[in-house]
Amino acid sequence: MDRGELRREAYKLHAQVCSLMANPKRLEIIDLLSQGEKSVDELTQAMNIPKANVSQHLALLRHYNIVVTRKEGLRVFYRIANPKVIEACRLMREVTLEQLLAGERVIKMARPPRVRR
Amino acid sequence: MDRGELRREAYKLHAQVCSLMANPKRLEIIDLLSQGEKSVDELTQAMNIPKANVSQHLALLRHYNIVVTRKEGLRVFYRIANPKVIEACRLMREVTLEQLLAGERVIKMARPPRVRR
DNA sequence: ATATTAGTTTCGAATTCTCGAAATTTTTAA
DNA sequence: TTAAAAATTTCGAGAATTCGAAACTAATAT
Repeated sequence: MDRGELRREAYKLHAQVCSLMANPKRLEIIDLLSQGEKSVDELTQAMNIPKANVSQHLALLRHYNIVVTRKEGLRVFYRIANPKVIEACRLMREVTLEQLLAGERVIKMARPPRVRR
Repeated sequence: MDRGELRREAYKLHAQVCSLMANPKRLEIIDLLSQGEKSVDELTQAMNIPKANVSQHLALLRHYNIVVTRKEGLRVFYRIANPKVIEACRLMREVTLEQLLAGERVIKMARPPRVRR
């Protein structure tokens, strides 16, 4: 494997990890867990989607060690394993908000109506 | 539109912006541009892929204001518009490297679980 | 043992993403 | 005007992702 190959493989893995953030529900899970550990049920209730779907997303996050679990009786509690992910999500949220402002959609909505008198 | 709807829309947009990082070639572009502005040709040569493909990725990044352009004769120079993206990429690369170092299941980690095919 | 609760896994249809190929635009030079 | 170089756009086939539905496992209680 030459140097270019290795570099390409590294970017591929990097992209795979980044793709964990590229989904609204996983972002919501990361957000919820950044406030502290939660069971699958708690996440499911907060998100209002099928538990199986929550579990699917958690399996993905678990596989990349973004989250870790703690079992207590019937319940499984999840928490964020690496706070850098939270920070990266926060940065990207800021970028997103700035993107909205650049599109000036928000400004238009935020401007109060002009009242004639 | 109730509160939950708005929140969901916000996560959707957030995910769209994050998905810009979820591709090896775009990560490479971001990396190259983080070292300073470059023309499409320079990027193409550095990446060793078809120029049309580079241009397609750049169009996406442009659309979300992640990069901006400067035209000079025949050439178009691109640069990163928001340094927060660079920082987010750097954090995620660290997360990726920590993954590699953490487990000796490196080979398995290179392939995600079969959630679907 | 049976039931119940919490969570996971599998399957597959629908959707979305990627990238090669070809056509097109834009600018400069001959 | 024609040509060439740089970059972009469009189209579509193949690949990857998402998520509902259903089946499944694991722990606990009756």
